[in-house]
Amino acid sequence: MSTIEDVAKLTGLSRTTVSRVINNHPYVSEDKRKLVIEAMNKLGYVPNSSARSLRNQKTDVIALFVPRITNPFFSQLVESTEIAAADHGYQLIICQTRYSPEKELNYMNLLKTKQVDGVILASLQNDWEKIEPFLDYGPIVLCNEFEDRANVPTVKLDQVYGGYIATKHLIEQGHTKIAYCCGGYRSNVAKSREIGFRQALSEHKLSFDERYAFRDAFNIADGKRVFQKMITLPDPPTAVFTGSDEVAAGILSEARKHGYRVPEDLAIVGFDNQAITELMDPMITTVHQPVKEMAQKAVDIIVEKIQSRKYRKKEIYEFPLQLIVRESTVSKKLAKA
Amino acid sequence: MSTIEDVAKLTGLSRTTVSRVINNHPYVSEDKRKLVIEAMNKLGYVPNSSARSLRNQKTDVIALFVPRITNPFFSQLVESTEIAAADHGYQLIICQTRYSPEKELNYMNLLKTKQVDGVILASLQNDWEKIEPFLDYGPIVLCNEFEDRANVPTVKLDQVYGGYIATKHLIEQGHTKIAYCCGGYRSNVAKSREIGFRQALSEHKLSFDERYAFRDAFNIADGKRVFQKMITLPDPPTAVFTGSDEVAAGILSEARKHGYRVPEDLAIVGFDNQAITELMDPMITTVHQPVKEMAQKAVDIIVEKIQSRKYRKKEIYEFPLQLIVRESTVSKKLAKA
DNA sequence: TTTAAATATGAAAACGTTTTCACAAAAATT
DNA sequence: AATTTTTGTGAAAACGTTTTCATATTTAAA
Repeated sequence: MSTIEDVAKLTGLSRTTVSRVINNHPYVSEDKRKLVIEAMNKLGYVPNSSARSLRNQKTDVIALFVPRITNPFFSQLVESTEIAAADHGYQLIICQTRYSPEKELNYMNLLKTKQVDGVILASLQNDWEKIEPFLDYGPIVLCNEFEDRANVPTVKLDQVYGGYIATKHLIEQGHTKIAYCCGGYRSNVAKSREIGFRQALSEHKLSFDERYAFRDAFNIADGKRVFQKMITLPDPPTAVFTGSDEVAAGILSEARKHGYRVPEDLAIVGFDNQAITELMDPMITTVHQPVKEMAQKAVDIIVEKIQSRKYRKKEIYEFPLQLIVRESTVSKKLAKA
Repeated sequence: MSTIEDVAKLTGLSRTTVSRVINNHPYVSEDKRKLVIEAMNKLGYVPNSSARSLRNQKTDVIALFVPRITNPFFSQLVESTEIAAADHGYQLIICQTRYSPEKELNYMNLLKTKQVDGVILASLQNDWEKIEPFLDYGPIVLCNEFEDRANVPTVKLDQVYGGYIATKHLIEQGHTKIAYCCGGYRSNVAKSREIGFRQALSEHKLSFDERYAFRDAFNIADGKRVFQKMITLPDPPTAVFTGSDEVAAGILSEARKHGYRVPEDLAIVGFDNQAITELMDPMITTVHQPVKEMAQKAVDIIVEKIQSRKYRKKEIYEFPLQLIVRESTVSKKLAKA
């Protein structure tokens, strides 16, 4: 466990010169530079991160907040963010809030204690007023999730449009009884999708039926549960818009089990364009989200904000969504015709 | 950005006493303690992590190495590890090696630079000789992946047994032409499964057919590709053992597309017991891996080793695997009978 | 009472860097 | 040849903690 002092001693030089070599500063003669590098190799010396962080007042670490990493959308986001961060020389710390405001707030202390240089929030469980004060300690960037009151850079997707095109597509297939099945009361992502959903309905003179609304569906099991509930309704829907491909897959598998034909008896549209949409039979119509691009942008921005130290400003970067039509909404005969 | 010095000044006490309050040391009078806590709240003071790490020679951060986080097996592992680490007061840094030895080696420097207190390797891309020297700088624990030459604690699953029971099950269904389809030449996990696979074969006087062996299948697309290849063989297999549920699902979906009946024309067994196995039609027979327990144990151990500083010792902790029989290997009629 | 032990506090050193400042030598400009 | 500029180097301060040591006071034991 050698220190810079050991290298200095071995070379007969000062800590300063060794430090200059490490950091590629100018004004070090070629022979001393070589001497130092040699000594560093010999000792297996490598600078101590904590000391560096303390002195430089930065850690080169970013925290990424997600609710759960096993949600495929978020694991994709984590993967892309990690790669983008590494490209910028940053390490990524993963914070799983598990939808708990307390956990989220607790993890925010990473910023306060200066363990990370910045935070990317891909999930927001607290009122913004609780998060805001942490801006005193470093930049916060919203990614995917968003919030009107937040005066910070935000990278998001056009969720209203996503809800709109998916619903419009269902309406165009002739459906009038369309269920809405998303997750998250708090999330503005879900809220926006509902706005788009409602917009498509009203544009076609259809009204939103609260009996068809399920707002607590996140995963496969939820999808299954929702299907069970749906079919007990007096006048069950013939189509369902969902907030994730997992929920869609859950509904689809349960529908199949009950002898429902998809899309003939029930049309289903997912969200996220995960691998599973192409595995299911029928393949699931979904909305593609450019996760990689979004993650990349979020990292670019937080890196920039860490450097510029000016991050109390709202800047919105929005990426488009795209409907991917597959078999779960269009009967095969029609599709081929 | 207040420091301990600010708190000291505000209270008229010394840094020492403030530090004692922060760290719950004895011998601080109750009134001073209250005074300090009050001042800390007033200033919004919170101790600086870097300074603490430097002084305490520990960071309370662990690194977890995985090839790719989007692989559901690994995202499950990451989730469980993160939770277990948090329970112990540790933060988790995610390192995606993307199957690259260089990236892996590069990430190992986190240990050398003391940015993390220990490393959990759930993936191993380098020869152990390359990793071994890093033991000078902190504990390394193998988790899931393993290596004979590694003199470190290892938490693993009985992969030989996993390969064995899955294959035996296929043989018991009457299959004699069984394909082997796993990923990773380097990985001992894959090698062990192949040993179990061969063992089951030879116990039933069947011989391993190299033409039926595919050793580069990791994901859904690979599964699809393998199916295509398989059916072009002169005497194609009637069953296939795979190294992951994604590969199995890929094969299954492609088989369906080609009009193959599963399991009648082709029986398929997966590995991991991911959610997808219950979504596919037919549902996929698979091998359950106790990921959570394994992750938990790995964290327990690394935390212990960080404290005890004695970690150059081989200790093997092995968890059992379990065959989950579903429809992709047993025809429905038979299953109900 | 005297002495020993327990309690309470602070000054200063230490953790391992980077940077500021000072200064000297060499090179370039007058 | 005198002066300025560029190049090369080191001592010491700074980053913000925790801990060691010293010391003073209070309490308990003799």
